[in-house]
Amino acid sequence: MAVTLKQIAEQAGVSPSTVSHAIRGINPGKRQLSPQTIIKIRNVAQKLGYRPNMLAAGLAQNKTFTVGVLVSTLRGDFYERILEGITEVVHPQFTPLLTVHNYDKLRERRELEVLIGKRVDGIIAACSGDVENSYIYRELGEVHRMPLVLVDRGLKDINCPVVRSDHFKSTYIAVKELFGLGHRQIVFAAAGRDMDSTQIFKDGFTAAIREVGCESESGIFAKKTNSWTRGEMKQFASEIIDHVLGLAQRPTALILQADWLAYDVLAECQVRGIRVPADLSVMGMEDCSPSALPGISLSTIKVELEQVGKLAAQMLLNLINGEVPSQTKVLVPPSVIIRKTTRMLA
Amino acid sequence: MAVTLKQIAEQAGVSPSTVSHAIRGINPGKRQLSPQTIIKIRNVAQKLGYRPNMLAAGLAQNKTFTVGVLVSTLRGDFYERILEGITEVVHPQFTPLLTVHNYDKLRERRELEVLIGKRVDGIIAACSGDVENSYIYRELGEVHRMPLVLVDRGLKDINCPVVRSDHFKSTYIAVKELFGLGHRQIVFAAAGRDMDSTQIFKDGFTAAIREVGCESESGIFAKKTNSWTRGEMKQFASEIIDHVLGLAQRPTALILQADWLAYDVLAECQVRGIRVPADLSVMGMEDCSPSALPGISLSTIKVELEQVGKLAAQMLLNLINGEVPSQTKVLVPPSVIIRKTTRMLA
DNA sequence: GTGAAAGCGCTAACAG
DNA sequence: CTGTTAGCGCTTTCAC
Repeated sequence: MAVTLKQIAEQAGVSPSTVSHAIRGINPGKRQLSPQTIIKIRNVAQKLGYRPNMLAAGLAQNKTFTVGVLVSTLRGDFYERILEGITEVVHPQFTPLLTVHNYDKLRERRELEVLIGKRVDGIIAACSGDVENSYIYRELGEVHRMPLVLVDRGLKDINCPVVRSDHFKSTYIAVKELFGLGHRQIVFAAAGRDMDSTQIFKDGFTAAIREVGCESESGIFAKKTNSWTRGEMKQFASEIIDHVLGLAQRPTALILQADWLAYDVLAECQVRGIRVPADLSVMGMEDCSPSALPGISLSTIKVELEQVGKLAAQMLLNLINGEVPSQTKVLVPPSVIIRKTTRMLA
Repeated sequence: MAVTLKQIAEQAGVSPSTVSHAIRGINPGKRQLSPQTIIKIRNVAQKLGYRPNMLAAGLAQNKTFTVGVLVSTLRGDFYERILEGITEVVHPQFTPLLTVHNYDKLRERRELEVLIGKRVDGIIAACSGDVENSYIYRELGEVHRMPLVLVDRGLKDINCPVVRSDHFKSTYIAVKELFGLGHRQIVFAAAGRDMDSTQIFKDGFTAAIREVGCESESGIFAKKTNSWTRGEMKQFASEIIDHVLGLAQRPTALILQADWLAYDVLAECQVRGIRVPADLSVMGMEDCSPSALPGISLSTIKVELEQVGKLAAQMLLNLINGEVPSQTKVLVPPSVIIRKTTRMLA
């Protein structure tokens, strides 16, 4: 079918191993080739349109020049941004084999098995968070000795590098920023499918609120769901506003756990005649692409997703090269972005 | 290192070939195994945590259970949506090897070579559009006999299936819709890095305008660039409004080649005191995620990107199975979505 | 029903 | 400087 080393060897009148070395350059086999044979071999290869079969090479070297990437979903720009960071860092040495689990634990398992079967050189995974699948991640390291780094979410009992955004700091700096602007009554509306993350967000909020001494006039409004459809989001936005309006001490600032939720809250405010930021300052989280749009201009906490991807990829490459990671838990710091939905209090 | 067929064979006291058959089930090697040996072998495999090495299997069968996907970029939700369609269709039979060219023709070449080297079973590519690279796509089919389907953009002289959104129809139905709403003076603002696509958009616009007989009062305002930064976009939005305002016959409707451009146009309208849709109806193209946001509510032409991905993937699977495609050029039809930036003229 | 042997395309000692 | 020989881990005739 495709042209092989052997065919080139015959055409050029040399042995396969010579061809192998000539094609790959000097270093790999640390062999001295006469310039003429190199030229000759390369010419033949060129003429025949030879492309080395990396599968065969990999089989012989026990390498695949491929890294497995498992993400939760391709919807929205969250994993897309992480993915972008990853591809840029592993390129061109490795190419990513992309899998998606859609929060389905059976699929998560299966995809991981596929990656093992394909003998990827390492895996970067955003696990579904289902503890039932922990064992397979453990197996990855312990029985298959496959380099693994987790992104976005860690896994109890799994001792492997984790790169995630610093959620604690997100709410923490949001509160500090708002406090700096003069706000004293601040509400954090927590919502997410991932209870661990949500808890961290809450902790950051609480810690900051304590530090600035606003415990009595601030609070958390939470709801848990594991499917956020547009309708549910809108519904929750409405409930948040109800809550805010119902409070004895009317809050002056509202922090939402996600930009997309903030968009609905903004819409709800408009419907109810609440002026933003005059009556209420609103702050989102993540800095999704619409937030910068002139019509939205949402103040938010920017989560450095590309950076998460890049750092994770860099750690994986190090692991693949046999280096021991200096730190195993990496938190990438968020930053605050002030646009037009927050204001300084007089 | 990893556990192999041979080890299982030894542990189970049978030959490697028997293990191979037992693991894969009955069909593949059409061999009759006694139920007991099957059980015995599977148990051993289970106990040892055996995962077949698909590389080795692939080398023996000349298959990789992998498809190459080459996209232009991961930024924005355009390719992401196509990618989503692809992954869902090829799953779980194949897993996608993801590459990105970033409109760099050298990188495009290199990534394609990598995919060839990894002997993917087929390729779905959004080519950069650079004609200099045509030859490599040709080589793909002619010398490597690799199934190929192009998405989003075709390539002259390359005779392979192409799946793309029907750009002609996009502007065509936009005009028809607007005409139906009573608009007679319609402007289409064309802008894009890909001149071929832009031309098709223009053609669709012109054809529809002719049909409804509004040639004299309608027109096209075009600008070409190949890098659309936020600043340039904003600048162009401003120029578009200048143009619209400068026309003797003031247009009542404006069609933009991209939603993102429309967002800036909307913002510019606000700045200039042009009320949308009272003074001007605005229609975008693609239906990006922010368009549905309450604060934006952009009327637009929805491009079915997931569908493009799905159809492309389906065609590729057919090609891989040796089927001859019934049709080689597939155009997926867009649809109009009316939100709040367009109105019916009195 | 099961085993032996050849081979997929390459790399990596080991000789010369 | 170059050729020969073993594999890598699997599938697949062909024999028994």
